[in-house]
Amino acid sequence: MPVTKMDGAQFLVVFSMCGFKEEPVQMSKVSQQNTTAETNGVSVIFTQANTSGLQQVPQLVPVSPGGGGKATPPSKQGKKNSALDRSSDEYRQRRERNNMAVKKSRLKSKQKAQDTLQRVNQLKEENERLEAKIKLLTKELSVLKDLFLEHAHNFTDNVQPVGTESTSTNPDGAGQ
Amino acid sequence: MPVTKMDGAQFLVVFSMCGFKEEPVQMSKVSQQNTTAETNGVSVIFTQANTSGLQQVPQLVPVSPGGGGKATPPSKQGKKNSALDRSSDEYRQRRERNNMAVKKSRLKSKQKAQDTLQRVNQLKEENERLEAKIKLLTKELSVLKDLFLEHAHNFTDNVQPVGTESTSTNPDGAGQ
DNA sequence: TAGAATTGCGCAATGG
DNA sequence: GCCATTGCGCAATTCT
Repeated sequence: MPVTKMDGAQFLVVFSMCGFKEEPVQMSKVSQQNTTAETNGVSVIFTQANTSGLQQVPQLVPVSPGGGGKATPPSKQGKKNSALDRSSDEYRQRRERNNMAVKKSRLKSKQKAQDTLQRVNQLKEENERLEAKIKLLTKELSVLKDLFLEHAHNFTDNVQPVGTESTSTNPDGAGQ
Repeated sequence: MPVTKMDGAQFLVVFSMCGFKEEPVQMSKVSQQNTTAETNGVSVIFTQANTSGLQQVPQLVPVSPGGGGKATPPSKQGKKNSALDRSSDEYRQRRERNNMAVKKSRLKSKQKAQDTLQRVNQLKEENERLEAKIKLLTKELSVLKDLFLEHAHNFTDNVQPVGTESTSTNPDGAGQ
């Protein structure tokens, strides 16, 4: 399935397959303006917020639900905070890397699930093969046993009554 | 795959495999708004923003970009819009229901994956059982055959005229 | 402590 | 219209 988008919307998708690390070459720039729409959205929001008269308040966002004490801690703009500042490059890069990792991880997960399904099929086939072999061996064994019974006297009496031919019936259920 | 798009949307997909230096074609425009994530991001932002104390005006979210015919079409607050109005009850209820469905679906999915893994184990055990049985049957057969060979003369020398029989030695190529 | 990998979660598009 | 799926990004956690 495809994806979808919206009317008139322009979409840009960047798949960076290889380098997970540095790759995002200059994503900074990209994201700067867009890339992930979120940034976009964010910027929009920010803009609006500012427009509302709010200054840089939106900087640190209290992401955590319950009441994360993390966000909006003291009030320093140290390196630490830059990581929480949604408008910072560091934040953006961090998100970008995580998004890649997430994609990678999910892909891996799907692959594994698929492999497992395949494994099931392999095992099923193997099972059928084994069952067939068992069937064959069982039959073979049965024939041999019958043969034995048929000529049992040859072994016990050392042969003679040749003409008798006892019952060839298979008295015992050699089969399992 | 990945992305998608919709009506009239313009889509740009850039695959940066490793050494490609694609240029962010006018990302500026691209990101107008959109894509899932973006929209997502936007909404999230709104929420969080609010949390931050910012009073946003989340009303109608500019989901579709400039030309979006769907969102923010004319300017009526008909039922149609209520669905897009992130602050509307209908929207909220819809989201709520979907979130439930998503959870349910994911749970189901996980359950299935787990069942598959279990299936693999069952099959493995079954396989071992079968292999063991084959081993046993094979051995049994081997013993019987040896026994036959050991007394082969009984069949060939001592016994014979018996109807037709003797020939039945070696029933078949024990092979599989 | 940093960064990658996972995981739970919500949103939106789409399938049925 | 509704529920089920699916891709996606965010953030919290866990793993390295």
